[in-house]
Amino acid sequence: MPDLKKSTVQRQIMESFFLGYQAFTAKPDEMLARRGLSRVHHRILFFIASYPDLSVKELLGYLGVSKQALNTPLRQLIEMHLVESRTADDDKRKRMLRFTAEGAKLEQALRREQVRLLERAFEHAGEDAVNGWLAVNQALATGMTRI
Amino acid sequence: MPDLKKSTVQRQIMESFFLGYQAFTAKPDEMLARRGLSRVHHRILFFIASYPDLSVKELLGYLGVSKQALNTPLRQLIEMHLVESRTADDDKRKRMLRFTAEGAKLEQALRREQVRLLERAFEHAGEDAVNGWLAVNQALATGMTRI
DNA sequence: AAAAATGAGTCAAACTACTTGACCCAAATT
DNA sequence: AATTTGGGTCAAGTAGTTTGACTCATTTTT
Repeated sequence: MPDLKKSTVQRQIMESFFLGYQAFTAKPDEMLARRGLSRVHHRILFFIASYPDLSVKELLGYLGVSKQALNTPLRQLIEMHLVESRTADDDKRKRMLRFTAEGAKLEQALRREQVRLLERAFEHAGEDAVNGWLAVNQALATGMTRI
Repeated sequence: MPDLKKSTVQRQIMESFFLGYQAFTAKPDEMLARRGLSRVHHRILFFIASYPDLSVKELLGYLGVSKQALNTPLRQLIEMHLVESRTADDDKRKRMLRFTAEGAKLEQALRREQVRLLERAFEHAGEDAVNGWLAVNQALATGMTRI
């Protein structure tokens, strides 16, 4: 266990977190760039994968951007036949977003590359390390909801 | 150890990595914003802290941006008396970048907040988890330099 | 000593991505 | 019937980035 009191140690830890996260997004970024897409498109694909048939408003909530900012990249995904927008049955104002077959394939390909990278790192670090890595990320992500 | 074959598990892991990293930068982003600064400025401060008296060219190498993109934020930091630019003794074309007292204080304050967050998460997850987290980040960051 | 290369900096044009504000339309809610 | 909501668009403004061209001082090469 490194000494968290030392500023050089602190910086090293922060740096490897940064570089690790950067490595994690590098491959998808490259694959998306080849199609003229970017980080935003990936995020859209991620949420559609996580919550199929989510509405535009829900998607906006997850992304935390203005609807004008979402407009262009989402329209591109629809025009490229990667995402489909269907009117909801219960409320005809809503549009449900889901993948086309091709869109699902792209999302899988992006995820596969990220998983591949994780697997390699996991294998290298060992099972216990993996569980620790997950636990700390979880703790950081949730803010450990203070009591 | 979660089953990395399941796509929902994969997405959850990716999500907590993303959210964890976001939480990690949220507090500094907020502190910087209060001074009219942003992520780029933080990265500049980080590298000056890691490599005191580094040259502009070296900084550009670390940041991976054009010198025109660096120009504005770096000038701002200098004008705000957070960073000092001194002519190098050995080569008078070079500018050595270092903190002013105030700049060092800001960098410390930003780092302190990030360390505080990490400490809380580390404490929550336990020592073994911390070592695992570090090991996996390290592996991801280095790409485990294939032999 | 002259010529070439380098480090730092600037100006300009183009592009991308984002914001807020003002609308429109159709459908749902009150 | 009036208001609100979900989705979409247009417009103007801002921020941040890029490439290209150029200056200046200094160092390196020839």
